[in-house]
Amino acid sequence: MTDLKTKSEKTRERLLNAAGRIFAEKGYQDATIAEICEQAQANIASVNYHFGDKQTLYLEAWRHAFNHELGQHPPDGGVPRQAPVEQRLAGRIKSLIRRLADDESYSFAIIHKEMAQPTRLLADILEKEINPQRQQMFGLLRECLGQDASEQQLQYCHASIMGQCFQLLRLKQMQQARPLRTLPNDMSDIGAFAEHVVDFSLAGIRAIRSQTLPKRIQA
Amino acid sequence: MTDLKTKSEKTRERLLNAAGRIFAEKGYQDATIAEICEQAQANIASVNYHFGDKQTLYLEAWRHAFNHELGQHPPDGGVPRQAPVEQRLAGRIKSLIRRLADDESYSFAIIHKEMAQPTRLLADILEKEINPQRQQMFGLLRECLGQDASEQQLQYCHASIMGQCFQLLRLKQMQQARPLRTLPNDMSDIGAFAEHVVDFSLAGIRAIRSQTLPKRIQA
DNA sequence: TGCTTTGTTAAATGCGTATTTGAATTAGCA
DNA sequence: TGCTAATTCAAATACGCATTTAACAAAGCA
Repeated sequence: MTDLKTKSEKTRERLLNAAGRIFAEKGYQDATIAEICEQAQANIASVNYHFGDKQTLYLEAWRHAFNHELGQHPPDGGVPRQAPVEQRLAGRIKSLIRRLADDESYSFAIIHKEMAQPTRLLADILEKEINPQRQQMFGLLRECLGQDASEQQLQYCHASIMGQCFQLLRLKQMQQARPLRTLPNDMSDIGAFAEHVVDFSLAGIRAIRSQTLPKRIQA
Repeated sequence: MTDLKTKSEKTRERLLNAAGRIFAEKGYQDATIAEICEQAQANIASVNYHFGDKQTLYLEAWRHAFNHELGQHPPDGGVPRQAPVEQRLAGRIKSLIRRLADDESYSFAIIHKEMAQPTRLLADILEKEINPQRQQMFGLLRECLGQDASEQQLQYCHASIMGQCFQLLRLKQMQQARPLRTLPNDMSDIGAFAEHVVDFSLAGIRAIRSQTLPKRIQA
């Protein structure tokens, strides 16, 4: 250390940040090393020097973004553990949506791209990092749906919620791709949309729950 | 005509079909002309001869797929116009999901890719073709939500429904990308999932509706 | 039958981009 | 200060892939 290390860290870090932004914006294939280096104010060979190749940069950039964002957006949305389940689920949904809407949060935007066009490069790391959060969500859902809910109902409800959340990314992307046409999808008020998704989803969950409960109650 | 024409149509059509499949599977960028021609059993120069370039092939392939699928999946899901609104909305949702789940239906898979990574090539044609269906969906939603629903509530509900539908594509893609790991998202029973989305969404819509109605009723 | 148009083919060509190279520069340290 | 290792840089190199070319084949038509 330290000047040498910090200096080298600087370029490396600038590359990671630029890579996160560009990969999130364009996906793995469409992002070029040249553009990343340009934005990072680094020479084109620096990627090879610091990361070896584009694939590794992709991986490292995702990890870097993901870890960095963990501090910004606590997954529980700040709702205390003692709160009622639905409230905790609501907190989770809102936190997720805020993160998806955050232009500085690259990791989920990259996941979004990765889901649409899997490079398989992130498969392992992604599953390892995302699964815990997923399991927590499943836990909350299980509580909300009641003991009689089937595994399938659980997965379907999870899909319903995540689908709504990711829809935000789709609309964001479409909006910036299309200059000024019809279809004025207004997603500027993220808070309002988050509230909507919570209301919509909780109503959906209660409906599914009440479909399965009666069998037990009526017995 | 006729032998010459049919012969030429054959190659052209094989190219369109193969292109639809490959573009749906890999997206514009990742799909290669070589692979498309290989699957179409056509020479690599045939794309240039019949379509001029890759972009035009992309466009024509989408149009071809979209028109071809219109016959397979009637947008109203076969529900008569006289049926109650919620039933018609349910029919629409189910029809859309069946189409998204259909491995032979390429147009929506391509849209899905296009939404995640816009090439802007389809922007015009897509809007022209999709907007009518979108407007119909909006009409049904307006009826379901009641007169007092705001434009924003309408858009949000639409986003909720479409998000859930497209989630199916994401899960399908992830599944075929990941060999055999955890996260056993079972989307094999499409009918069951469609029913779920309908139940979930109608409950959500009713909840949103009852949020806005009381103001009028209580007055 | 010859002539023209339409389609097909294998082999270039050209371009964009990831990767490599080797020299030049800078930092750490004696 | 001089020496070594780490880092940066401009310029090659390599390679995949869209596009082009020009020869070839088949089909329609006289």
